Amino acid sequence: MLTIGKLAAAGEISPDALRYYEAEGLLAPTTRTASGYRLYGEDALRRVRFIQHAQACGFTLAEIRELLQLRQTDKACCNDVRQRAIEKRLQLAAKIRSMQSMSAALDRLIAECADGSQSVDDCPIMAALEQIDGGAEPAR
Amino acid sequence: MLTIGKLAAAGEISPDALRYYEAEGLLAPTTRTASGYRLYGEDALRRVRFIQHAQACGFTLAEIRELLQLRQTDKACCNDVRQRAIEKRLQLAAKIRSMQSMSAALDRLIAECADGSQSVDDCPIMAALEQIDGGAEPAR
DNA sequence: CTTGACTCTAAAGTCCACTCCAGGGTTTAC
DNA sequence: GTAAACCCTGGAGTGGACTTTAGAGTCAAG
Repeated sequence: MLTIGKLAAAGEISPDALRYYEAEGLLAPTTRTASGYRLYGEDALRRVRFIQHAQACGFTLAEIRELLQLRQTDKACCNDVRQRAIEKRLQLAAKIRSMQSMSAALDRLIAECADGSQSVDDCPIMAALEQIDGGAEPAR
Repeated sequence: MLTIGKLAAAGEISPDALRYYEAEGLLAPTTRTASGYRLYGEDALRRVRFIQHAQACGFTLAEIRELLQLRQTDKACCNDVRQRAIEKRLQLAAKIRSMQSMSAALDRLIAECADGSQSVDDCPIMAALEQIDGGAEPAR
């Protein structure tokens, strides 16, 4: 059994974050000592890694909690998990496109101002940012 | 001279947002009526568009305030603006890469589970998320 | 036996860009 | 003249994932 500090060290996370996960319903200690210290079993580390990897895939903690709850649901099958992964991939694609169009807009601004020795008042970048047609599509 | 409501309508933004910009030092009304109503000049609309376009390029309001302050600084030249644009493009590129690796991680998980009829306990996605090597690099 | 490292709780703070609210005053249209 | 539509201020709320703080109890080593 691991105390919160040991689990935190093993998972490279702060004890505070672990307590936060508990409050969010993602990871409860197996038991407590008589004095109230949290004690975690071996699977806690696997759970911590699960959370970290899912976060690295773009899932929020609320979504991760849902993924974990699928395990409790008898009728849920792997397809439910797969569907959530596919949806998240779509969300990521949309965000990536949005940021790519921001980057492309910056590309155009930077190119417009290849020689940057003018004063800020004459800067083509500043001017372009005031134009109606300049810039990227709004981010969502 | 425009009241806050007129400017808001022209800029397709809420009056609350305009008051927020004022509090953040991005856009002050030209003057006020005797009763305290904000009155904006014509350049206010150009300023609103500047803010919106810069946001669409990924700049935060704090960064936009800095861009605007460059105009007040005598010694600042267009290169300063250009440098900020280049730096922002770098930041965007980093975020895009991070999200692309998230998406690629999801690709692998989804492929691993082409047939999703198993129970969640045997789901290859759930299993992979618990492995040390699974997942993408952490987002920053 | 004491010092220092660890743990506990509950609540508040952080960042960002707003939105929403209450409780007023003002202006415009009919 | 009155109702609707507008405007004002200050402050609280939102979401997300924590961190920080304060005050207090607990445990291991020397």
